[in-house]
Amino acid sequence: MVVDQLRDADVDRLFQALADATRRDIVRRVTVGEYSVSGLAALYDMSFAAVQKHVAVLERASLVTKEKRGREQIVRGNHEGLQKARRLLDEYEAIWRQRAGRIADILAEG
Amino acid sequence: MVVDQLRDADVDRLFQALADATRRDIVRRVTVGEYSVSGLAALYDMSFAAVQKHVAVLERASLVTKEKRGREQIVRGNHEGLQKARRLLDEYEAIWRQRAGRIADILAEG
DNA sequence: GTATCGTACAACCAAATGGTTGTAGATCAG
DNA sequence: CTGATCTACAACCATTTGGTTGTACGATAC
Repeated sequence: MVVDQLRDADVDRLFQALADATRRDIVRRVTVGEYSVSGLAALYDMSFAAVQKHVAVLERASLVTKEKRGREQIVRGNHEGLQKARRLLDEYEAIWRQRAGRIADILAEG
Repeated sequence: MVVDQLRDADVDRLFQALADATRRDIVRRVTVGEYSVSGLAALYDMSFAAVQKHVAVLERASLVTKEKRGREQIVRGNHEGLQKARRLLDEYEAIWRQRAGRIADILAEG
């Protein structure tokens, strides 16, 4: 079986991006306020380049946007990625509810 | 900054587990019905051992459970992991809503 | 009892990941 | 103009990941 292809790669990138504590922290911070990449880098015990890579991963996953302002690159939260992830998990939750419904039906008719 | 540690590793595992199309497909299937590991393996174009590893990753993330029945290992969906992931993303959504609230306040007072 | 089935697990491999340092180009401050 | 700052990106490295094959062992079928 080949699962879906095009869409799957996006979803992979999305959850992959969320699977790192530093990246999740970045997402929270830039949702509340604006940060430059170096402003973010100052917060963590790792190199600027490492943080830069994390931001790039988040950007490709649509969890964050970057906008050039002078020599700085301003990072902001991107609601799109988060909404997509939530919708995905909602679909899974719906499968659970269907299952619960079927079980209830069986109990009712039995 | 060190983000949180103990809890973070769990969350990492959870989203990491979701960041693979085959594993997401397994989650959907075993939520609807029961499958043995070899029953699952028959569905995908990869070795039994590969599927076995995917199931192990999902089990460690609390997205599925395994139960021995005779010589088979029955895999079922585990709601716990999904709920945890959804709650996590709900927290992020809450940050967006707080932000929207602050912006509305500023507009109202201005 | 013996062959088969389902599973576990080790060893191995290529590719991806998360980090580093170093270099170079814009932009800003003085 | 010059120097400092912010960013981009390449090269490199160790570890993890996702896959493979092979071996071993308990449970089942005949």
